[in-house]
Amino acid sequence: MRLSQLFTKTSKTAPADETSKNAMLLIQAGFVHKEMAGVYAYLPLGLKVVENIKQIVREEMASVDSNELIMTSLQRRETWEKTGRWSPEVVDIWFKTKLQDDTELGLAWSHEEPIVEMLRPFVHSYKDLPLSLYQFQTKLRNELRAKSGIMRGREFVMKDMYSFHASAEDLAAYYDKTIEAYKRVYDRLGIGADTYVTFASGGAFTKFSHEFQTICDAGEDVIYLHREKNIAINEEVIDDAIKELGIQRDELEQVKTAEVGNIFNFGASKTEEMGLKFTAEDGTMSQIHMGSYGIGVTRVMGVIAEKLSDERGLVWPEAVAPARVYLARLGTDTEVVKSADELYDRLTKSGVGVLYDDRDEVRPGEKFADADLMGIPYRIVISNKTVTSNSYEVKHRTAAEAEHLNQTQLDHLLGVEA
RNA sequence: CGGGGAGUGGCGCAGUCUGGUAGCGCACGCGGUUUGGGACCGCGGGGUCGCAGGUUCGAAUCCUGUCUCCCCGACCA
Repeated sequence: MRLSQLFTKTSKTAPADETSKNAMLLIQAGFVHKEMAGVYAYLPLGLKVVENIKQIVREEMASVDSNELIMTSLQRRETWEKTGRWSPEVVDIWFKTKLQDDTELGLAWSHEEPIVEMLRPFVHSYKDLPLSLYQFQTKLRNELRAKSGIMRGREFVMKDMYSFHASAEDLAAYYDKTIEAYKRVYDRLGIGADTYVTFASGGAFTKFSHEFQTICDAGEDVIYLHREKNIAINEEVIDDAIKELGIQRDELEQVKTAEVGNIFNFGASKTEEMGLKFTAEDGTMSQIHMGSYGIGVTRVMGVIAEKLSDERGLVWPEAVAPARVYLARLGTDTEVVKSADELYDRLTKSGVGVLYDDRDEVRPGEKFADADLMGIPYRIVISNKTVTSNSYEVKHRTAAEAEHLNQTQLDHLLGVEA
């Protein structure tokens, strides 16, 4: 991507009406645009980050044999009435609307009920189970108060996965497998070391559900942590959990966290309410066991922005950065332009994402400042100096000094095949 | 929904108390000098002060209502 073609601009100043770090940086760097409180548009650079996160999640969901689909944002009232969750007393974050003939509709805040309904024509036999499906969907929730930038919006992207099983044992095994897949997701996103599988309030079937909580000052949750035993407990279930686990409260450290994922064992309660059953091997009608697994994609993006940024701006891990390389061309001398254009083409063809700062009118200092603000992992400078010395000036976003590499060394650094 | 703060060119702000029809920096356009950590000089375009009423000869400024944004709280399947 050439910066001369990018319509967004960075700003010298952070927006005055934002106080959360993720919103300030993402807006200042031109990654997102706030449409209204809790509602953000994802601009080209921001969308790259979202897509990179989604790709990692996709790969890990594939590792637990889940298939991707996409359900609808408009939902039927009747579907939700089956479990009583159409009622505003039960679910207070509904956005609702009407067709022109006055038929009431709901705007998707979750797809738990609709997916059970959707499976009715497909799941009849034990041979159809187990089954796991997931999607990336924009969830719409009429929150009383949006806050913390993109970390708590009224409109946000969520990966939601649902699994269906012939037995509680099979669901339990899959649930455990999913926990491992989720851990790999957060590791790959660069926040694994600070992310804990946390006991949280359960449901109809199990004593606890599990949340994935990442240590983050901008988070809304408080958990109690035992680092050596790797135990984490949401404060909302602290008393029960201590009893259950046989540990003392004073062994635990209290930390502020953001919930980046949640997995939930419904048992057979949801499918029973919805009337979805299957015929077992012995010919009897049996209950389907269901699990629900979420990852807040855009919230994770906010958490990464919060945790990994510094005084100069964003600092993306390579796996999610909008590009791996920020190629800064200094000046417009023919040889410099030629060298920079060639490197851009070569890296791009090798599959290295490059943000090419080919702007003629922008001075060096501004290019460096933008590279830092945007948080691109590697900055490569092409100038008269580098053309003369036949080298590339390379600096990692987190490094203090640049180093000069020849082409072989650069290719090695970026993993480019010669 | 309760409490607090704030709405003035694209962005950041001053002006409001002590009414006299709008100013600064950045950004933008043109010309010139510059060119390795957000350059400099000159010229120029762009807002009627969130919105609606009211008071007044006259309102960004005073009064009333209303909308929006941020923060704290409540809420969070």
